[in-house]
Amino acid sequence: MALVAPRICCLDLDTFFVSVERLLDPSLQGKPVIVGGFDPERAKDSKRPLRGVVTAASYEVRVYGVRSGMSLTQAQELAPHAIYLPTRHDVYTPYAKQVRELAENYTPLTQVASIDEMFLDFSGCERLYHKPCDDDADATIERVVRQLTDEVQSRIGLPSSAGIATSRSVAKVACGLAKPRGVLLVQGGAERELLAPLPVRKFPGIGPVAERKLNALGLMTLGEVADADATLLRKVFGSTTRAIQRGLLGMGHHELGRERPAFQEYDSFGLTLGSISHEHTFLEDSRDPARVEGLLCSLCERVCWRARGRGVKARTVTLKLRYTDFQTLSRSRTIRPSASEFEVFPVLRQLLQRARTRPLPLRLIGVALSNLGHHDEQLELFDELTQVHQAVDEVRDDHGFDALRVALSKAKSKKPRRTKFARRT
DNA sequence: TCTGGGGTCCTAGGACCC
DNA sequence: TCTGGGGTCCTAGGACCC
Repeated sequence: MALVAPRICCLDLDTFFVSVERLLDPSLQGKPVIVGGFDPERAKDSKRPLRGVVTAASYEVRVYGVRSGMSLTQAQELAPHAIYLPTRHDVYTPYAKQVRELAENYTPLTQVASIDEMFLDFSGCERLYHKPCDDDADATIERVVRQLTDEVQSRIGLPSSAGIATSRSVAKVACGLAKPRGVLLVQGGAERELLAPLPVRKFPGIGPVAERKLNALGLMTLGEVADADATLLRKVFGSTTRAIQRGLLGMGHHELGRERPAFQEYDSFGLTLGSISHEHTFLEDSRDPARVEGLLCSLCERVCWRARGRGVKARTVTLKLRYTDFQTLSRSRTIRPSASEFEVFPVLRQLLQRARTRPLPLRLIGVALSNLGHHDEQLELFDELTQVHQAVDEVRDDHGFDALRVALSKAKSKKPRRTKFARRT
């Protein structure tokens, strides 16, 4: 059987959030920097430990064992001297967009996987890029990908790494091995050898739960999983066993978009049409109904505002609760398509009543809109509710979400008689 | 060392319809 | 009236990713 050529490239920005912060403040260069999800202003007043986690850690701070996903409390114990910065998604997004646009000049077949990661398919591009200096077609692709990462650095100022392989999964693993600022090409047929010594967790799709189960079966490395009996593995992976094992042998699908079902639709801002959600963990667990309802209201307004900004309405509303003992539950309901807090909030209140069966304090509240669809604004131009939303959204689009708070907590009917607004000072 | 926030996808049972 | 099977929607929960 002829070997498949490695033409799938995974491009990942190294410590992306930290790199952007350094672009904006060069004095952070070479220093231990941690970007984490917390509000320094609120944290200052709290005597409790911080509740956020590390979103991005510079290589200077990884030396001390700090990793992304780790709690900030733990990070502070390991690296008290590090510089802690809050996560600023809106600041990073334009940089991610620049990288995407640059990468799209290289091949028309690209897929965005996350804010700092994308896949490129170079199938059929070998002759287009070939130069006499290249030993073979693989060398051509490797050289072109190096040129891409160099260009991301020189034009945008961001360090990146890339992995090239015959499938998405292996390209992603290779990219991880290439970091920082590296490019690694895995030749067709060499996949198994590359993966075999790695811990099981390194393969995309194997998370903490599968890792625990595999380790309990005595399987510690990807090589051991590749060799394991499929009947045994079915206890861990169920129906995806065959796909995982084939992937480990380098026999995964050799085109983009096949290893995972089709990607969600992306709008012009690179956002998916799938769902919109917001959740918040209290600085201190609370059972105060006024606080709980106040947060629920604010989360509801946020998701509805974002849905209107995208011109979509939701058919499914979901409430998520996490109790102080970490028990997490969700309650959802199908509604007439809506992006109005005046319609969504009463539903959320009912869901809250239904879900709040334990007297324990709450740790987290979340709100999600899903089953999203585009709606026809023309039909609603003169609708009273639409006009209210337009007025509110105009202020918020100019001055940010927090510029206005809508007094919603008394909203019980679908269309309130009177709407009160309070402008924040 | 108690565990964020924004997502996607998958599974599974029950309701309902044909 | 009884029985069965397939398809689809709704709801809840969970794994995984960055």
